[in-house]
Amino acid sequence: MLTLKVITENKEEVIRRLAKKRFNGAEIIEQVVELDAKRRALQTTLDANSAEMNNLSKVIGDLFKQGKQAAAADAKTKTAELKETIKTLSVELDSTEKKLNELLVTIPNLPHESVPEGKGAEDNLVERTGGMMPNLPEDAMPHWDLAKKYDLIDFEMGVKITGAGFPVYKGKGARLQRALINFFLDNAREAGYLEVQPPYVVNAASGYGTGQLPDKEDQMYHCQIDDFYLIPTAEVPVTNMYRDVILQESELPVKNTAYSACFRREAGSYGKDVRGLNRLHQFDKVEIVRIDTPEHSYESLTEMVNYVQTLVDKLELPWRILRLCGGDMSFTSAITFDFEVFAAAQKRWLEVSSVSNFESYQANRLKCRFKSEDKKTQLCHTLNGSALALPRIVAALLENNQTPDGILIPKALVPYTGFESI
RNA sequence: GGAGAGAUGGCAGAGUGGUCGAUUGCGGCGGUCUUGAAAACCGUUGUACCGCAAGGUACCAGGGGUUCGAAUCCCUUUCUCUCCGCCA
Repeated sequence: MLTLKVITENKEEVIRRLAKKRFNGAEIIEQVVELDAKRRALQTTLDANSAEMNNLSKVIGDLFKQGKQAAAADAKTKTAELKETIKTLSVELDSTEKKLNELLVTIPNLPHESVPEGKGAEDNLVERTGGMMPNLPEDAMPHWDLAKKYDLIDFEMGVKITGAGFPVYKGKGARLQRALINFFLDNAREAGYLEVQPPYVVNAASGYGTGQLPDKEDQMYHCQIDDFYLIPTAEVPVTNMYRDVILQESELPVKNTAYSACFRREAGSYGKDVRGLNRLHQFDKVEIVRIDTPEHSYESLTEMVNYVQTLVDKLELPWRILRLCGGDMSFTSAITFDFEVFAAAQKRWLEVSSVSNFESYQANRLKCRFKSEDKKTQLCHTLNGSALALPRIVAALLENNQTPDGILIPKALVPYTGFESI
């Protein structure tokens, strides 16, 4: 969430910048400013009353020690009223802070100045493109047909044992998954990311920390008996490692990478979007996460985008990078670059990565801070990106590399698969 | 799952109703000494909120209660450890 300081000190600017995200903040910002003023006034009077109470208690203690029972009893009667006042004030302060917090979590992050205006996906800017478009015959097969032809993925089996969106990978299909995971992790490690293996289920506090809760609750699978959530991305457990942590500036930037299975309910999806591997309830992804200083975070963002580009280049896929417009960006992001690869049989661009800088928005809720060289404690910036999500990469690889003699594996991946074609 | 013990500052570990935001040790930071380092010695060392400031307030796992006053007493939740059971 945004910090109160930012909101109260730059009210007009905040409202203006929120508009780019198509969020009308005029009214809510006004409420926040009012509640904050109320909160401060309450805090001041509450503190004064508490101070008086503390003094009085000390006095009573002293009187008892000196054996002046009557005077002590007399002083005691005064505390009753104070006690009542303190109770009232702190209840009011609590409810004010709660209301304030409830408002704050409904305000999205401010988009970076370089984020383009726009309503939706059609307004995203193509930042750059690369890779070679394959020349496929007209009867080229989409990946779900190829998966069946070569017996790589059994969607029906997944339906039988779980439900739609939980495919079973088999034979070279399964080995390709394993190869891609190792390929991505090895590349990340070589780029300086520390590999971690996090839990796939998290508690509610972690869900709140990265912002999945409370608003995206229905997108996560929930184990009600234990109140655990299946992670929709490794971002959740990995970023939460830094919840309530004060890092030293010298430790930054923190660079972590993690493979995990990801679980998403994808409520409301339908049609061609969910065909084959295009959208699943369970999929594999390697994630990269960075924690950085405000001064350096945009440099980190550029490094992350460039890093992801090396992956799609090595996989010899046609790709493009989109700079998302204000209307298409996520709630918590300040700036996002999407990577898409072209699946040549479907003739569609498929999103395979999303690289974002959250600035201090996520860190504020996480209470992830760092101590700078001059001993000041301030909020970190957090960033993350997919590097990469597997299913759509597999879809593009299968479709683009199909030949009459089988499906060719990109050279960089062959040491990982152990086979050159399917 | 059953029985018991526990949760205190970066770590270890005192503290069982007021003088405790908290003894002490280690670690960290600054200094003295030294060519430099170590050792020794001296000093310093949590977070948040309110306040122009002086200063004040809150925090001893979380929540509630008793009391003029709670790290300390009571209730409760969560977690950890030990033993037993089960088990990859």
